[in-house]
Amino acid sequence: MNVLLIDDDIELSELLTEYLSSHEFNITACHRGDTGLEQALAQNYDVILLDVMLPGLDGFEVLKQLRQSKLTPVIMLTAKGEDFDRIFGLELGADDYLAKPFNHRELLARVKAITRRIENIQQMHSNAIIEENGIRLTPHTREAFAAEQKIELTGTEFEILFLLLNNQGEIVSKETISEQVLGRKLAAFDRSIDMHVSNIRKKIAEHIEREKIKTVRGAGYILLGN
Amino acid sequence: MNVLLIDDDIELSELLTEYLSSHEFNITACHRGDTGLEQALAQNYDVILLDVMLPGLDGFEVLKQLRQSKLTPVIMLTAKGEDFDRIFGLELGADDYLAKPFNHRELLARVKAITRRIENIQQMHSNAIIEENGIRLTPHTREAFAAEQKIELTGTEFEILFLLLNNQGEIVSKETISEQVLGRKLAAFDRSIDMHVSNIRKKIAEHIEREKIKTVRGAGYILLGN
DNA sequence: AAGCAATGTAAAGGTTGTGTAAATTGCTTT
DNA sequence: AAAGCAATTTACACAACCTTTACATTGCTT
Repeated sequence: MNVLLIDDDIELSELLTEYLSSHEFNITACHRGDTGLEQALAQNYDVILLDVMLPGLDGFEVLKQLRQSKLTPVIMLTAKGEDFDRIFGLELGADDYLAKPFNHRELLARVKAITRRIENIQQMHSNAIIEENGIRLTPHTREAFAAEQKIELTGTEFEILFLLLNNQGEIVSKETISEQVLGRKLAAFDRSIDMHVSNIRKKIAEHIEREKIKTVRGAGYILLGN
Repeated sequence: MNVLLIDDDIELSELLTEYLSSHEFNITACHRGDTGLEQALAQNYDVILLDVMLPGLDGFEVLKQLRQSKLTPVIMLTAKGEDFDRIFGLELGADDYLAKPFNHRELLARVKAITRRIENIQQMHSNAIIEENGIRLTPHTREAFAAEQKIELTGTEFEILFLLLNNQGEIVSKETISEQVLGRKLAAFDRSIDMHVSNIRKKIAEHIEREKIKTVRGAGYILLGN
């Protein structure tokens, strides 16, 4: 996975480069907004870490210009005390925010969350057929079958079921589902995943008797094996 | 385990460093609030021991600023006579408090309580399978088996059994269970752990004759070996 | 043996998380 | 604009769970 780091703090950049490299990421570092944007446009990075305060071109401007031609995921790094409302208000299409000073592990977790999403999406576009005990999904045509019977799923429903199927036998938390499928953090009182799961169950139940998706109270959902 | 000690009493710091080091902790000591905060942010410590009265930046301020980016567990050290209500009122997110002068063993116990909690949580998220004389737990699916038969445990029951299993053959006090599993200090007349244990026993007993969890009156519970 | 504190546990109580119908919002298509 | 569809929010019912209460029992001390 290739990461572009755009931050004028050279010391921090070196630290992060070392840290992320040790976790199997390839880091390229730029210390100016303008050169960073150039780099971001020239190559296809998997994730961009973008500081807000930058010489040459500020982070918002970099993001804005980048978005005119690329959808590369961006994590914004904001210096302590900068106005968060303003950042959120701008809604320029950053994928995540992290306030400085931040925990290295925290950053790693966020970067990983995004790269996992990318892997998931890539798999969605592959033409592999995922089949597991009565449920079959073909990502490239986005068709779903339960007990050989076709079921009509919406895009989100398909992706949730896909995620559960790919983690068959493991608990998948709502936080994970929200971040991987909906692309946002799970907010308090957000019931939309419950609804999607409810709808998926309903559609599966038309063809399969036994409950496939089990609720693990307080932890998430799990697709049962046989 | 790495411990950061922030205390301006140099003599005490040396004593504590020596003491904790002999119990397999790695100690870093700072004697000012500002440098201590810097250090706390720069590294990932497992526990921070934080004096309240400090030159540079007081303990509360250090904690407050630390919490903006890190969740490192903090034990506050308060000099005799300082206002405890105020401390509790501030609720800045300290994990524990200890009034000076304190017993070294007392401190060690608190530090260990916290580090054990960290280890426990890490283990809960691993996909190791814990098995011990007829009881098997798989944390990632949250499944429990007694004599190869599946038993349905609630989240809390699972965690208590997990804790007992991880300390198999050792007495685990109710205080420990309460702090590690329920995340709170054991209050007087709190019977809820008794209830959970009672329920766990009931579920195990459906498949295993011999009592597995033994009560040690006045001390806690112990998971028996063969 | 009496007395007391700790423990066992059934049952009741209260809280929180989840299921789902229905309404609303947001977006795309016509 | 209107219609259509998916996603989300709202609202309420329900179930699972944790805790408390109350009383029975056990084990230790005097």
